[in-house]
Amino acid sequence: MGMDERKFRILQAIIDDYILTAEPVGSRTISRKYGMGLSSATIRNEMSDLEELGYLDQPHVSAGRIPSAKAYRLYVDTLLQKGQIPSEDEVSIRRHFQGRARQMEEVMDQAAQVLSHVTQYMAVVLPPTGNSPRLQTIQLVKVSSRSALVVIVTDGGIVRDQVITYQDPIDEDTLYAISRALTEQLHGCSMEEACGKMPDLMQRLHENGEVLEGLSQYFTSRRDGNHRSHVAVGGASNMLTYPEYSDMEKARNFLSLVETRERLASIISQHGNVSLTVRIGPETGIPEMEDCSIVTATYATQSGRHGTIGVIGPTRMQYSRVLAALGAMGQQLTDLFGVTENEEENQQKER
Amino acid sequence: MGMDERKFRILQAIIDDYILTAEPVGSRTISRKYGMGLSSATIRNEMSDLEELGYLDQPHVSAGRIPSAKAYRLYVDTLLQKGQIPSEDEVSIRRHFQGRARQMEEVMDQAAQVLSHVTQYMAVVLPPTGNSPRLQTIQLVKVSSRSALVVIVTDGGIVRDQVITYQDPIDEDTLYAISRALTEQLHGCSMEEACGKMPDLMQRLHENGEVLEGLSQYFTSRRDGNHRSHVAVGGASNMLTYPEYSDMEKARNFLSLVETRERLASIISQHGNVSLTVRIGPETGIPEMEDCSIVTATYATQSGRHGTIGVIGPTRMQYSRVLAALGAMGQQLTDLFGVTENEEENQQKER
DNA sequence: GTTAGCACTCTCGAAAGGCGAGTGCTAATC
DNA sequence: GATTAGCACTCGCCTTTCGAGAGTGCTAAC
Repeated sequence: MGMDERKFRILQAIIDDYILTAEPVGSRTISRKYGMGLSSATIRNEMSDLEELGYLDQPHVSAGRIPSAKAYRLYVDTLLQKGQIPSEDEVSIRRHFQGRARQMEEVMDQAAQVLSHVTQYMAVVLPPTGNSPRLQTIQLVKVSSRSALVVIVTDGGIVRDQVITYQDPIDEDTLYAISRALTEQLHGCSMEEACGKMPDLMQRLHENGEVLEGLSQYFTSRRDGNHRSHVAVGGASNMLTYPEYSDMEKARNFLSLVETRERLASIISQHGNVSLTVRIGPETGIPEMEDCSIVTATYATQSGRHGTIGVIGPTRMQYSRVLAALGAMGQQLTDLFGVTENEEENQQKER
Repeated sequence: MGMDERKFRILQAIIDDYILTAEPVGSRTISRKYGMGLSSATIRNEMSDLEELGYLDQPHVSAGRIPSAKAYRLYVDTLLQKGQIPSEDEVSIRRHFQGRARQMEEVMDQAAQVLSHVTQYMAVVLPPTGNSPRLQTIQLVKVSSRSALVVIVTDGGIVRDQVITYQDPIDEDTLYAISRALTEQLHGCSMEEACGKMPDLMQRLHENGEVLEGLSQYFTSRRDGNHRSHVAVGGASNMLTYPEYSDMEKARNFLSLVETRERLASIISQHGNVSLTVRIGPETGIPEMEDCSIVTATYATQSGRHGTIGVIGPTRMQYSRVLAALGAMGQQLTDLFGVTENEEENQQKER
C-alpha cells in the first residue's frame, strides 16, 4: 500500500476542509463536497489507509479524521514545490507602504500590523541582524555640559543611541573633534574590534578619558550580537479567535511566551538562513506551540544583512495564503530598506 | 439608615474577601472569617442594608453579595486618605534598578515588566510628555554622502532620530556647520516655532536648501504632540488568569485593545494631571474594561515633563498593593531620570 | 475495485434531579 | 431595641441520564 494520486487528492481535500472548519472531517463530507465521483465508502477505505500511513489521526472512533503534522508537511512541501502563489493580498500589502518612508521601527511595526491583519494570525517582524555591523560614523551630540548622546551609524543603518555622562564639562567643538577622531580610527570596525582598540585610543586622547570610558562600556554592551533592538508583534489577540486556544491555560501560556520578546525573537529567527521556512506543530520544538505552525521569510538590506518576518498561526493555517503574504512582505521590506538605506553607488563614488 | 462604623467594617471585609476569591461573599463567611463577634444573621441584616445603600450587588437571590463600583470607590478613597502604604514590594522594585542606568526605552520596558510582575496585573509605562519640548541641540550625522541622520536633543531628553536624504553630496564639516547654525537659531524653540522659522532659515542657508527641506518635514511631523514614541506594556497575559476574563470573547476584545498602543496610551494618560488616580469599572468609560480598574501614577523628569505609569487589573484588584507599587515605581523613575538626565546645576552654571 | 447497507461506537447537548450555599423572615433571647 | 437561632425557600451548579447524530468498519453485492 503506497501513496497514490487519489489518496493524495483525498488527503488534500481533508486538509482543506479541516483548515476551514477546525472540525474532524468525515468520509461523507469529502464524498459530497469534494466529489471526485467516489462514494463515502470508498473514501472511508482510503482514509483508513491514510491513517495507517500516518497522515491522519482520529480523535475518537466515531469522529472524522484530522490531518497529522506529517500531512501538513506533505501539503506544504508540494505547495512550496509549485512555487509561490501570487495573491490579491500582495496588492493590499503594497498599498500600505506607498509614499512615506518612515523610520525603521515604524516600518517594522506597520509590517507586523499589516501582516497580521491580512493573514488573521499573529505576525512578528525582526530587525536585520547578521554579520556584525561595521561602524561607519560616531558622533557625540551635546545634551548638557556634562553629558552627551552617542550616535553610532553602522553600515546597516542606525544603532541605538545612548547618553553618557562625565564630570568635566566639554564644549561642542571638542565633542566634534573627538567624534572626528573616533570616526577616523574606528571606521569599518566591528563592535569587537572597537572594544579592542579602545585602550589604545584612550591613551592617545587621554584628556578625554572619561568620555572614552563611557563609550567603551557601550561597545562592550553591544558586542554580543544578541542585543536585539526591537521586536514588532501584531495580532497576538487574533490567536484567541481560534478554537485551538479556547483553553484558557493554553492561551495564557502562549501569550506569556509572546510577551518575552527575546524568547520570541530567538524562536522566529531559528531558520537556517533559508529564505522561506515552515515549521509545523511539533517541529517547532516549543511546548507552548505544539498546535501552532511558524512560517518565516527573510528580507534583506544592503550589506548582506537579513531581517526575519514570521507568521504564527494554528497548524491548520492557510499555508498558501500565509506563504504568499510573507513573500510579498519580504519583498516589500527589501525594496523599502533598499531604497531608504541603499547608498552603494554613493559609497563607491566616495572610494 | 446611614453608613455607620460597623457597616463600613463589614463592607471592607466583604471587599477584602471578594478581592481574594472572586466569589460572591455570604454572610456566614464574614461572620466566621472576619469575626467581630457577630452572628451571620446580624451580618445578613447589615448586608441587606448595604445593598439598599448601593454598595453591594447580588448576582442572584441565593448567592452571596458582590461589592459594587461604589463600594470600591469608597474603599479606595479611604485607602488614599490614610496615605500611602509602604510595602515590601518597594524593596523589590528598588533592587531591580540598581546599578546600570540604561536607555530610556529599556528602563520603561523594565519598569512595565517589574510592575506587572509585582502586582500580577497588567502594567503600562508611558514616556514623559507635556509642555511641548524645547529644542536644545540639533545635529546632523553623516550616514552616507547623500544622507544624514537628524538627531534632536530636547530639554526633556532625546527625541527620536530620522534619516533624511538629498541629491547633492555634503561632507561632514559642512554638516557640522549646518548643525551649529541650526542649533544656534533654534535653541529653545518648540517644534511649532521651529516650523515657523524654517522658511527664514532656508533663505539664509539657501545652498543647503535640500537638507532643510527634509528637516522642515520632520518638524512638521512632530509638531502635533500626539507622537508617542514608545508604549511599554508588561503582563498583558496576566489578565487571562482572572476569572473576569474567562470569557474568550471578552478576553480577546481586551487584548485587542491593548494591542493598539495609541488607544491604550490615550486611556492611560487620561488623568487630570493628578499624580495618583484610580478609575473603577464603569468610571473608565471603556466598554472593554467594564470589569477593570485603572490605577495611574506619574513620574517626573526635570523641566517639568511628566510620564505616566499605570496598572490595569480586575475591579477587585488589590488596591493597596497596587497603589504602593505604583508609588514606589513612580518615585524610582523620577529618581532615575532625575539622575540620568538632570543637569539643572550644570545648566545654571552655563547661563 | 467500488458501493450499498447495517450494526456499532462515541460525542454532544438537553433535560432532570439532587445538593448546597445563601437568603429573608419570625420569634425568642439578652 | 439589638442580636441571634431556627427554618422554609430559592436558585445556581453539578452530575447523571438519555436520545440524537455523525461517523466508522465490515460484509456482501455489483
